[in-house]
Amino acid sequence: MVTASSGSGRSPSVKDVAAAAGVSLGTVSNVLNRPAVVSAATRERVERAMADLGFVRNEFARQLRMGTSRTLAYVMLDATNPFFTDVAQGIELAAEGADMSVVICNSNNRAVREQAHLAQLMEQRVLGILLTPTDPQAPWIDSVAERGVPLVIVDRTRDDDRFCSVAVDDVLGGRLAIEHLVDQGHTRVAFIGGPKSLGQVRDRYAGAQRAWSEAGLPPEDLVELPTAALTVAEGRGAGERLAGLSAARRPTAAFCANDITALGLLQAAIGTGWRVPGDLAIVGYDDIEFASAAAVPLTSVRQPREELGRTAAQLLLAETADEQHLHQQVVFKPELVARASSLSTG
Amino acid sequence: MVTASSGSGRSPSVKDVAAAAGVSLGTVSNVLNRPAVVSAATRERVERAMADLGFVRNEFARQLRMGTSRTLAYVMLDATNPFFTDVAQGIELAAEGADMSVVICNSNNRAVREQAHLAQLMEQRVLGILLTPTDPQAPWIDSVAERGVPLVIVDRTRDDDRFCSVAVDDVLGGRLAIEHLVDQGHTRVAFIGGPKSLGQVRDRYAGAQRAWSEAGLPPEDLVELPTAALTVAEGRGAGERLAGLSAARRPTAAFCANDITALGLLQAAIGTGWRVPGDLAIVGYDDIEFASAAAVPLTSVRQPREELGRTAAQLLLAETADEQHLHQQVVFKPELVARASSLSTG
DNA sequence: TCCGTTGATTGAAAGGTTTCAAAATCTGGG
DNA sequence: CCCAGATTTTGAAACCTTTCAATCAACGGA
Repeated sequence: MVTASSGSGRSPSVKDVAAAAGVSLGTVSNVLNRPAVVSAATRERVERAMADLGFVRNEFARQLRMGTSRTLAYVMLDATNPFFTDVAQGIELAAEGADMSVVICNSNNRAVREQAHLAQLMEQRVLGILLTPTDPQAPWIDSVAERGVPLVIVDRTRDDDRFCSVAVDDVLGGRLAIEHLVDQGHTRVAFIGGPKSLGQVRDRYAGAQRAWSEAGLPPEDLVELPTAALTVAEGRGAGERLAGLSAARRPTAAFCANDITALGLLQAAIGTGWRVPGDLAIVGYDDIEFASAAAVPLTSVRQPREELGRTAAQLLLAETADEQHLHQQVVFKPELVARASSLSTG
Repeated sequence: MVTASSGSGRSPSVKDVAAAAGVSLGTVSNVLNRPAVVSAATRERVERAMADLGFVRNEFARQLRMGTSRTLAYVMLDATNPFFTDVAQGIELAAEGADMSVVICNSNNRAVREQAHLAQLMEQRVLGILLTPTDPQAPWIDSVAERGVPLVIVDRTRDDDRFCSVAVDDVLGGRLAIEHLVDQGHTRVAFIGGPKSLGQVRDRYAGAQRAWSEAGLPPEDLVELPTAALTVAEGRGAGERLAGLSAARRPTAAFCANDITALGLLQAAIGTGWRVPGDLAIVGYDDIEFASAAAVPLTSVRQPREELGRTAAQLLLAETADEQHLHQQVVFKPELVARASSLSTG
């Protein structure tokens, strides 16, 4: 009883099945695609033959003949970031509902990987592509569209309207965070995040500033602590910078552009012996799973991640279906999830 | 300047390119696959024609003709678990090195999804499959092998040796955790994890028990707190159960079967006002990124995640290459990463 | 018995690429 | 100027499936 690719080298084709069942090859195809049209007796015979031979339909030949695949692709920016895996989850659910399959690729934040994946996907004649780009303006994205492959931009936006896109209103998110902290009575707050080359960071800061000034508070009391990246280590570093300030100058609250950074800050704060939120209130952004699992559960701005993916997939499906299609820019509203890290216990 | 699938409906084929360049279709193919064999002048002409027409090679036709693809697949168990995304990362790196591409599928812990993905991948004639199965003994895994598609089991093992597999020695991992806690002077320790239907949990517990008895400690002082799953909430629940014990009976340390659970426990501990590690030392398992980012950096048993993926991919590639191939079971050794959560400050 | 119908099966074509033996073209030496 | 050999180019076959018009068989009604 050896593990063996039983028999010949080549895997059996419809022709082999037809021969084995004593029918024509067209009949086998009918069994596969329009079982109703073939008589019960022959159908049974053909199915038996398929099972015996271990027939597996050759997807390449099928697609070649049919001219179109039923596969969508999502090129994600960073597979290790829970945010994107949740988006992917939403995409998969929507695709499953429409009886499509999804292939997931990971550009890993590298433009060349993104390009390579896109090229490969075009060769694979995917029905459409969902993309979280390294750079939304990159020219190669346009060339996908020029080749007639529908593409939806996920979690980013572009200035023009050559594509559908779904994103979350980061300006509003920044506003929500600051409004919440102002509500809690804070009058000196740090904004921690960077680099400014990230549109997300820019927008969240812009929203924060706007809410701050609308609250009638002096601009210099919204202290910006720029970071080189949105990482745990940078968050920790920001915490140390805060600790270096005199008590009078030290903000009583911090809004981090990202939960990961906020977790770093929280770690530094607890390490320094500060009480959270007593000595320092913290608000993060993204509401990743670990935000609520932190030592002090983290207040955060939640983005509708799965819905983002679901909607993106639906837009893509709509675009593949409609010949005449108007590109839409969908913008979701984030919401603030208040938890212990920012709620004064009074 | 309208966004348009420029020109006709059908995308151009080699035949179109050949016509445009005034050469035969065989020559176009040569430009694509053996550029050295065609003269510089014609090559340049053909390439120009390709660019003008926006030619994209049809992967289906290509694979159909060639009979074999250059694609590996990884069917992962849970895309939202950082452990598996790191494994996937390792796989992608190895594949990239061998000039293969990888498609990632997600069974999301559901057997029917796993089956569906496997069936689809066989139809796609992937070169080989990497699988973290919902159940390593599932019969449909064997049927993949019977069809002659190489398959490597990732992060699980099987009793028989019909497949290559890569896994990490969980018994050793459990042993390392307990030896560390015993070294730190603990004589009453909790094991938190479950359900026992997970091989991982069983093995880690077994290793813990063995190390415990080898240290000459009485079995009843290794207290088992079973959980229904390895989640944050269950970890928190276990913490509450610990808090319910009298100080005399309460363990001074806990070994959690998983970092996620450990983070829940840590949260509960800090919430209760315990000092970590003073009142309760904690050791987790997996060393996920957030382990070191926790309020008290978490001691954890690290598995070589990327290497797991890399090795799995290499085994798969070896199996696809060798006609005669001996299946190997590779077992990696985990290592303990000691951090603040378990290091007595003496 | 013959015919029209319905239902089941067949056979050939098409889809885009690669391969490979054969044909065409070029090169340089005699 | 011709020929052998080297270099390029060509054309047809093959890969496997689906589609669809055409054929075949069976059956009931006249």
